[in-house]
Amino acid sequence: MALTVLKSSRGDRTVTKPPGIDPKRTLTLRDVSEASGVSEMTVSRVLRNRGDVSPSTRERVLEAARVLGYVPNKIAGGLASQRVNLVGVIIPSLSNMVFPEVMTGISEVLENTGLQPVVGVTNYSPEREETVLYEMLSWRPSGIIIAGLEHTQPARAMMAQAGIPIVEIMDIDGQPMDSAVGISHYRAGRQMAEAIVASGYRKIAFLGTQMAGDFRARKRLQGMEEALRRAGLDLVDREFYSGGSALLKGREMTAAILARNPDVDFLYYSNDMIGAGGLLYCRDTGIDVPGKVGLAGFNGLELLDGLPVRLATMDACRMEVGRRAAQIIAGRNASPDLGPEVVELFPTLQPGDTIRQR
Amino acid sequence: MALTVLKSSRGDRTVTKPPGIDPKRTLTLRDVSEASGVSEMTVSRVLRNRGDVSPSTRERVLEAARVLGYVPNKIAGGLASQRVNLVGVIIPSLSNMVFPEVMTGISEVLENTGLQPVVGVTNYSPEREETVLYEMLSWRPSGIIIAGLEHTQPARAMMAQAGIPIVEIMDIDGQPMDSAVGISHYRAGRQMAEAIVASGYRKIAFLGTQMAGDFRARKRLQGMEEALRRAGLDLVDREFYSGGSALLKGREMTAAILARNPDVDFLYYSNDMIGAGGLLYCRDTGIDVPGKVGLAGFNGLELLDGLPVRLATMDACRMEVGRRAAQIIAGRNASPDLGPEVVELFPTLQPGDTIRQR
DNA sequence: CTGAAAGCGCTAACAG
DNA sequence: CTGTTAGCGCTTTCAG
Repeated sequence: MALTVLKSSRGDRTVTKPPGIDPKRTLTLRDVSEASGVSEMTVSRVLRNRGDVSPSTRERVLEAARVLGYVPNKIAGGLASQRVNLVGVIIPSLSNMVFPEVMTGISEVLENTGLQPVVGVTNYSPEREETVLYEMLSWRPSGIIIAGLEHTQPARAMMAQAGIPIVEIMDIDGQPMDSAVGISHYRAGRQMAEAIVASGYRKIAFLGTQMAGDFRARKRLQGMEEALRRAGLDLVDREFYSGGSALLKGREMTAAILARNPDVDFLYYSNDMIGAGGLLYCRDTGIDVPGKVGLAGFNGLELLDGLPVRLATMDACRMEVGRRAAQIIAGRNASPDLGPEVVELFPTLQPGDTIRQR
Repeated sequence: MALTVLKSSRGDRTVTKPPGIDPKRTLTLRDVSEASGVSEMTVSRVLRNRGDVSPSTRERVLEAARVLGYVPNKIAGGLASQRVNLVGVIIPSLSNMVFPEVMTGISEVLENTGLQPVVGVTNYSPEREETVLYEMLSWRPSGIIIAGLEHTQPARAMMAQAGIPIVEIMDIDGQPMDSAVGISHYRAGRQMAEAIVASGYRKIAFLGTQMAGDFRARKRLQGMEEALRRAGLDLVDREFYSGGSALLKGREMTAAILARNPDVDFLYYSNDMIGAGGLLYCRDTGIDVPGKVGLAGFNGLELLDGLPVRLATMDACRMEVGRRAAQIIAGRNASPDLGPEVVELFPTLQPGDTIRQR
């Protein structure tokens, strides 16, 4: 890229954009300095609100920057100050509904801290996660918020080396690297199973995602199986899917399960969306909910409020997870001597119309 | 919600690391250079696959980098090379379903170009958009993809100054700054209205979002009104909402409209989600769809496939919009002499079960 | 094929 | 309150 160096003609300091500046070149602090007749350092101070600057110089600088349309170069700033106000957020998906809500919580908290979230998406692939993490870390962010506790060995090594706060979110069934905020999905599955059994259901089937990388859904399933076992029960059937419209898949899987097992009396879905599909299927085919079958999902999606019958579900505390994670990063960023913090959140079981609360 | 904070007692995470290096400092090219006995410059070449390097040195460097766990510093790299492989993507919301799909299209194309998307969310606020844009530009990205054609004056100025390709997406009813990819929402509204009228409906009501910043929904409404006017018709009623569960709001608004106007025969929703809510309401209250009322939404969401009756809708070409926009940025990035490009996409009207296709 | 020198644009750390 | 001096960690450029 060809750059033109502008020799400063110390005589004229007009506020209007000096002619002769290569229009391809992007403005620098120096341009603002020359236009305002204030040293680069002071310009820098004004633009960052750092240190005391007299109101008059301040005004001049601001005016010059505004007129020129100067936008600071954070690449240079970051290199010089050795600090970058970025927080890497690494999540499996954006289409899952859950993660945008987590993002909302994160943004909300970060907004007033000078920190800025940057999202990376892994599509539930550990290798992709590794790549995304590497890319993120190469920007030297102030912290990382990453979904889940399961990561490849190189990913762990990178995070350990990075020397920044790491917050693993959504899950606490496992050993966090540093800090963590989440719920126990294992326990969530158990708790739902217990409530289902306590409500008198006995023939329970599971419907969920196929995704190998969705450890949390798997933990919920394990928790449920464990609880059923203790109650002397077993899952009657299970059905998995991947890809496609979740609502539609919910219908299809429900049809399949019900066709195979006409006597099933409860369907546990690994997420609310397929649960909603199942509910719609039941309504359409005249299967009484909850008279004939009870239904439960997971996540406590707002969407459920619009459904004709309320599924049982469990709130995964999504926004709160985001908030707490962001608070940890922001706190550690402000006081580097703070230690790791593990926060367990407790989801509330929403019985909907199918579960009898004890 | 009761939360417990567990202070982790293991503040002593041991990290094996080469002795003598300050553990707080992050690794530099120089560390790799020393560990491998190769000059920094050559190390840099190896790590970037630039220029010819003998296989043997190459091996040594790679090995050293791997063992140390070196992660390049893109801040420094970007400053030195005056190029940053980032593409800023500025969208109104992540919870809208539409934008994650656009992102998918963008990521897909960018994946093989060495460029990386960075998302910023404006919440449909022009001021917020301005801020987000400023932040983005301060990272000196290789391009900007931004939703909509309406921006504040300062935002326009910043983009004009930036000297990078700008692609405005989703909408082409207006004057693009540089490049643009999208559909005509005005025409989409008109087209839907024409189809509705052609199907014999006469008493049409509109249900949509309140959001002042949602220019595209407004354009669709205007297009619809225009088409109705030409057919000698007028909207019978309209209802707006903001916030809350879209599905639920769809139900409520539908109830309100139907209560006020028992003879309405068609409901046009500004998006599929509230349309789905309306559909569920009709089903629950025994209102025959499409016998009594016809329904149409907008977006062509996958979700609709799972509904008991198919609304009419219109595909906004979301993924394609993302792909094309990314292609333009990638192309301009590779060949800087390429000019602006405006791509109009044509949404297909999906008649669903309520519209008679001509 | 490899290396040395000279910055990229900004800010930390000191003087005044 | 304001200015000067050194870099930050990398890549460009130009010599070997």
